[in-house]
Amino acid sequence: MGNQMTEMLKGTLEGIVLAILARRSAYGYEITAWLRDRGFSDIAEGTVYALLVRVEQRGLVDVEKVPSEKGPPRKVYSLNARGREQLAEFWATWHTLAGRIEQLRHTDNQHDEGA
Amino acid sequence: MGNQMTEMLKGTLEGIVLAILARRSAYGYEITAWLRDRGFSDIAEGTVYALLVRVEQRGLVDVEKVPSEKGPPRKVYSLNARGREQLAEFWATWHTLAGRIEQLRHTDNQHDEGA
DNA sequence: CGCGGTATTAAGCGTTGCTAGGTACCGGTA
DNA sequence: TACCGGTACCTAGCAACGCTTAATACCGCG
Repeated sequence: MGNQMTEMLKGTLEGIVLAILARRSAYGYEITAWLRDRGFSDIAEGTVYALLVRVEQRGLVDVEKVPSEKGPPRKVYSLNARGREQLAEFWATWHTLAGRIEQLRHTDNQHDEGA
Repeated sequence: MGNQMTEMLKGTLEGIVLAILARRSAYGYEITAWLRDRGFSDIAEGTVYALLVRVEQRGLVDVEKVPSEKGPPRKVYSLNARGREQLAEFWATWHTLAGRIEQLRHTDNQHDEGA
């Protein structure tokens, strides 16, 4: 992934993970794999784990330790009420930004009224 | 602006400014004012100037000092060839990310094939 | 003369994603 | 038994970005 995408993920990756958790609970390793499958090819594992720690500390998710048959126990995260609020805010912010940026793309040269 | 927007601007603000410069050359103070008019209400002035310094150092813009009748001389920035390339890359990255995120919004529960 | 608008710059901070490395559990194989 | 690879998680240190705050400088107006 170019560093352009890296920078753009700042501020959106959290929303992405929250959106994933909104559909079903999941653990870090699973989320990373899922992300890779979905085209976010080079998101580092460490990044996902660090993010999960952050959202847990902010109280956006609930955590449950579940034993695994194939390795160490999994930390299964599920979105709680606070997390759902945060996710809603994320979508609002995202659509605001996306709207403004698309405007920027389509507007041609009529931006003189602001200068 | 909430810090959600602040984080989301990381990686996109540069593209936004480049897109503005693609339409016409401008100086920092002007760009800031223009941004405010467009709804990016709370983008700090310092942020824009710092960003302009960065894109100048990376050779994406040409600079010309133009005397002002109302204050100190203006540094007028204009997008050059490298800058236009970078802008194209920005749009590509943006649309890739936006596409994936919109998918995330619309997909319902059929993400089992990846797990 | 001071104030406010114009215009730019710089230092220091917090947040974020990445790199790189380590820990731990388990089954299969030599 | 010993080792390796897949599963699963964590941490320290780094770089990039936007924000805060403050300073500098030019100008016209009261």
